[in-house]
Parts: sequence; C-alpha cells; structure tokens
Amino acid sequence: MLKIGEFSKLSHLTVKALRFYEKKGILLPASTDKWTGYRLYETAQLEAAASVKAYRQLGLSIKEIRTIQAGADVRKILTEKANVLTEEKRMIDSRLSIIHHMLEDREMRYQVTEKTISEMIVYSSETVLAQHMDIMRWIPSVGEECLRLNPGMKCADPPYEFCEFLDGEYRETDVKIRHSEAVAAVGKGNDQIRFRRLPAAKVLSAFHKDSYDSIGEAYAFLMRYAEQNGFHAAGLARECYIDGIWNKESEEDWLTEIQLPIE
Amino acid sequence: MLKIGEFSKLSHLTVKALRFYEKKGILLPASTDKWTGYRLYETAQLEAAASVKAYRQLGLSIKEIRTIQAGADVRKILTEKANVLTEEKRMIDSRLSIIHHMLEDREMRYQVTEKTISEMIVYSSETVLAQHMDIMRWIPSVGEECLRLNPGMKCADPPYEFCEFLDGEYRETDVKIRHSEAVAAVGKGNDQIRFRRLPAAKVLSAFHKDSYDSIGEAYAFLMRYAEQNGFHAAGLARECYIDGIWNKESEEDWLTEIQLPIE
DNA sequence: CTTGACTATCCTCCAGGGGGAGGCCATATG
DNA sequence: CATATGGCCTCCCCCTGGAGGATAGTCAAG
Repeated sequence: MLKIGEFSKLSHLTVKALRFYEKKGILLPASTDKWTGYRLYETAQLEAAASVKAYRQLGLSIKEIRTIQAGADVRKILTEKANVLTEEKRMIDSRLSIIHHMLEDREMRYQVTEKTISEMIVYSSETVLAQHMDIMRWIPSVGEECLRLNPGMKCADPPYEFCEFLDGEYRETDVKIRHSEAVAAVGKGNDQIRFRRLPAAKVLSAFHKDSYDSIGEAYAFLMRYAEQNGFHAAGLARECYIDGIWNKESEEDWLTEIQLPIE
Repeated sequence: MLKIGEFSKLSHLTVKALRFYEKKGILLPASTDKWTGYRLYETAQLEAAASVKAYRQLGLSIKEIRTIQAGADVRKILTEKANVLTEEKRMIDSRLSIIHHMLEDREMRYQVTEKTISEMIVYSSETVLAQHMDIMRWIPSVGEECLRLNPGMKCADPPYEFCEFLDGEYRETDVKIRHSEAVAAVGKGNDQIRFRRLPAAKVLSAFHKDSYDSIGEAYAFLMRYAEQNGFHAAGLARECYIDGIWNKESEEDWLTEIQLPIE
C-alpha cells in the first residue's frame, strides 16, 4: 500500500490531481485509513492512473473519462473529440492567418470582426447618382416616399440601413447605388421601392472613422483581408452610416461600417 | 446616447459582456446616469467595441487587450499570441494523430502516456541469460553484490529500476540484458557493476498487465505507436517491473511498465 | 395607473486543478 | 522527553470569460 506521495511519484500525477480525481470519482484509492484518513493506493492502480493520464493528455474532460469508465463507447467519444479538435485546429489556423495578416500591415488602422446578421425584412431602392455625396440627400427622400406608401410603417429594431454600390468598379460619378432599410413588416412597394426578405448573413465588418473621402481604403482593406484569410465574398459590401453630417460636425468624427458578406 | 441593450444589438456584444468589459476596464460607457445607474454609450464607441471584439476573436485575453489599450506594443503581443497558437496547433495535431491511431486499433488494450523521467544516478550491470525467465533470479543477485560493494547504499526515492534488452531483435534464449537501478549517490563499482548518471528523458509509457508471455505485444504496440504518431525513439525501451511473482500470485495480475525514450 | 420591457447589483456555476492555511500524525534527533 | 521536520488531511480562495438567475428599481406606452 502506497501513501499518496509515493503513488504520486510513481504515477507522475500530482498529489492535488490525485485528490481531485478521487473527488470526481475517476481514480479512487484502494482504501482509506480510518484513523488518519490517509489515502492508500496499490501498485496495481498504476495502470488505472496511466489510463486517466492518457485520456487527460488527449484532452478528454473528467466527465468524459467517467463516462468511459462507466462503459460508454470509447470510439464514439474519441470520434467526437477528434471532430472538436479538428474544429479547434481550423479556428487556430484562421486566427494565425489573421494575426500574420495584421503583422504584415503597417498601420493597423482597421480591426475586422466577424459577425452574423440575422434575417430581416427590408425595402430597397436603386438609383444612379451624379456624385457620391448626393447620397445623403437621396436616402431621406426614399424613406419619405416609402413612408408615404406605407403610413405607420415601423423601422426594425435595432435599426439597420445600408447602401451597396452596384458598379463593378469604383466610380466617382454616375454611381449606381442600392439603398436598403430594415423594417418591421412587409409593406407596399412601387416601381422604385421593393420589399424583400434579406436572408441571414455572415459578414466581415470594419469601421471607418474619418470623412468619406478615404473610405475607399476601408473597402480595399476589407477585400484584401478576406482574400488573404480564406474568406469568400458572398455579395456586395454594405456601407452602414453610423455617425455623419446629421450628428457630428467634424468630418473626422464620422463613423461608417463596411460589411462584407462572406461564405 | 444608447442604453446598454441598444448598444448591445448594434455592437453584437451581449449585455453581460458589456457590463463585464466595463468592470474589467476595457470598454467603459461614455457616461452613467447618476440617478438610475444606467450605462449610456455613444455610437462613436462602436469602433472601440469592434476593436475589443476583434481582439477577443483572435483569442486575446482581457488582460492583453488592456495592455494594448494602455499603449503596449501590439506587434509584440500578437507575435507572442501567434507562437502560443502555433504551439497549441502542434499539440492538437499530436492529439489527433494519437486519437486516429487509437481508433484504428481494434483492441485498445494499451494506454500510452508521455512523461518526463528526471535525471538520476544508477548502477548498471549486464549479462547474458539463457532464458528470459532467469531474470528474476539474476536481478536480486546483482543488487546483493552492489550492496556488498557499498554497504549502507540507499536506493533512490521513488525507487526506479529497469531492464533493457541489448539484442537488436527479440530472442527467447541467450538474452543479452542490462539492469539498472536508481540510487541516492554514486558508489563503488567493479568489472560488472558500473555507476553512471542517467540523464533526464522523455518517455512513452505503456502498462502491460498480464504474464510476461505476452509482453512482446506491449513492445510492438509502443513501437508502432511511436512510429505512427511522430515520435522518434532515443534509446532502448526500459522494462520496469511493478507487480510480479514477488507480490502477486496470479500471473494475470502481474504489472509491467514499458518506457520508450523519445526525442 | 398598470404593465411589460429594461436595467441595476449580487450571487452562483463551469474545468482542472494551483496555492496556501491550519491541524493531525509519524519519525528522528538533541 | 521535547521538539523539529515533513507528509498527510480538509477547507477555502483563485484563475477565465462570461452565462444564468434572483430581486429590485426604472422607463415608456396604453
């Protein structure tokens, strides 16, 4: 019979771990001294200890080890664990790719996040604007017309509104643009305003805090980011206006989010 | 000014997380209502929220984010993180390899663990035995002779004793064998007994619980295991006797550990 | 005025032990 | 005989990044 310290040395498990494993019921001492409370192990238990240690080294949780000891299908648990590990590995690869991408970038101006936009109902309208800056006059007019068509119409909560640029390339003039705004329910459209269900989407998001003049950089950054980190664009980028001329005086404070649908 | 729920929806961070981030000091609300205690955020903080979210998606801890915000070198932190992630990935690859190896194995009789044997002093002796089973008579005689040479000699604590088989191949007769036992200090040797410093070693370990007749399976298993999971043998396998004829009657209860030095 | 939706604080829980406090037990030494 | 040391016991707090729940106060709409 071995005291816990001796068994600890032989099994290469810490005393703490042995006590913990007893509490969790995956490695019980062969007996316990009734007077002193000392845990007493037998050499034959080294095999069981090694088994626990092997499973722990594979990353199995205490609970999983317990179910295995209770007779659960080892293959099933291991297969599940392999799937989890494969998934974790993909995650790590993705993070590593992003970190390397960030390290190559000199300025580190943009922080890209991945998020999920849930499904919603939007109304959309398209037009061609002579100049990009006309956008801030055009959007309110669309909203007003839609409200005229659908009195009492409610916007979605949280509000969500964006523009897509339909030209394949960047243009300064004659910009073809589509505006969409999320609403609570489908309403009546016309030849310009069309209601539709916008499916849920995963997007890469970056915030651009500056005047619109330099917003092209944000687009470029996001596209490069997606390309270099294994994402595939699944639609046109969405431009969401957060702070702008309507609530901030200084152009430097304007805040715009670019969302690039992926997958 | 946005209440926490609104800001939560816009930032795609949960209310709980926002409160937690405030407590940790990495994302403070722009102001707090003195009467109600309500946290109030500004749209401009969406950028900061996105930054925190981006770092969290990279796996940075709260503390790391705080040091970055405090002006620490982002590149350094990211480089360290990349190293950690690379290490984790290697670990995952190793575990996956082991799991697949286990799943291919039909019986799953042996559990292999990796452990580190620390440096120690041993005395060794070699001989050629007519039969494998003679080993249990030979080992005690070596011990006695060593004790005669070094009266009062102390064995190491924990005890560690093993045999290596010096023939390149498996043999039933004329087995060339080396026995080593760890002791507290270097002693006097002779032409048969030699003291030496055994360096620390990483080993793969498997327990064989059965009579010695089938111990070849354990060796075979361990070798195949090492080969298929990217380990490289760095010495002869060590056979450590734990339970045997000296304390267990039934051969089925005999317990032997095989340790294969690696790296 | 009521009601339901938000918000606040505070507490517990998760995994796998690590670290340490405070106390009992056994052996070895002065 | 007295004590010093070391091993063992139990109990409690700590780490992460929040999630979930209890309870109470607040806000806006009908």
